[in-house]
Amino acid sequence: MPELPEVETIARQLRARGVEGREILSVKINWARTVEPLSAASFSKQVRGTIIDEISRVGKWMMFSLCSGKTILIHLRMAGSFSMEPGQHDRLVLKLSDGLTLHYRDTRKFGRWKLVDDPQEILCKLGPDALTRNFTQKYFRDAVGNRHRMIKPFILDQSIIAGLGNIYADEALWEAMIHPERLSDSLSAVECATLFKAIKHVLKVGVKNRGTSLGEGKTNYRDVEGETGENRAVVKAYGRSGQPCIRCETLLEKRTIAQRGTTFCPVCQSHR
DNA sequence: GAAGACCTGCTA
DNA sequence: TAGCAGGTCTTC
Repeated sequence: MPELPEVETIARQLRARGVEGREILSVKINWARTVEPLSAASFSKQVRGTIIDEISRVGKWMMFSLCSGKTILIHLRMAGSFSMEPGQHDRLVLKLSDGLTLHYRDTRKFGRWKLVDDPQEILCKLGPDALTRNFTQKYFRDAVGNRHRMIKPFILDQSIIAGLGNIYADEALWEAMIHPERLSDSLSAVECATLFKAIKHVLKVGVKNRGTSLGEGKTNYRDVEGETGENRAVVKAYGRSGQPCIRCETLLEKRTIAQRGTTFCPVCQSHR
């Protein structure tokens, strides 16, 4: 579930809660695969007693930079979240100095915590983060033009752009009025520029709204404070199949594209 | 490209 | 009860 806006929201809230600067007093690992390939014992031993200097984000990865020089890279995958309160699906719990306890919750157990010497070991596989200046219109135009690949899976590919997931990819394509099955190298210069702006736009709005949650269930996104975020109210495509397109009133269609559910307007999202 | 694997919970 | 879910990795 968590895509760039959700991870950014969580990182900001962890900073606001004062997690930076605290020492990790103890680590409790309830699902050992969370920290693989390390063992729970090895992970705990290397992390205990260090201070979390800084919390940051690149794409969908969250980073805890430790004073030991190591970095914890956290990927929330489909259902990871953080809370200051204990919960049913806590897979890893950090007791921090001055009485703060950080609960990492993950119903589906897909999320991973990687302890590395250098974050580049992992981040080098990513394209530019979609909300940084490194993700430029020229970079996007060149990448799009050099590949002969459907545009939906193309913009979901983290090695090309880091941060988009299924919700914001559908939103960006709807916003740019581009059919998800279009081939990347068929996009005109204008379409390319429009899509570039749409990607930045939907992600910025998502951050401003503190993320998108589709419902109240325990597999749905929650921020650190247990809130759902307000972006659902402005979603135009994702999860709206069978409902009228806000632009042209055609009923939105859902189709599986590259193994991902994809909702789009069959009329105003241009085929060519 | 596609399909299966990793997991649990919700919805139809 | 089957099918689906915001993600990514491995193996055809």
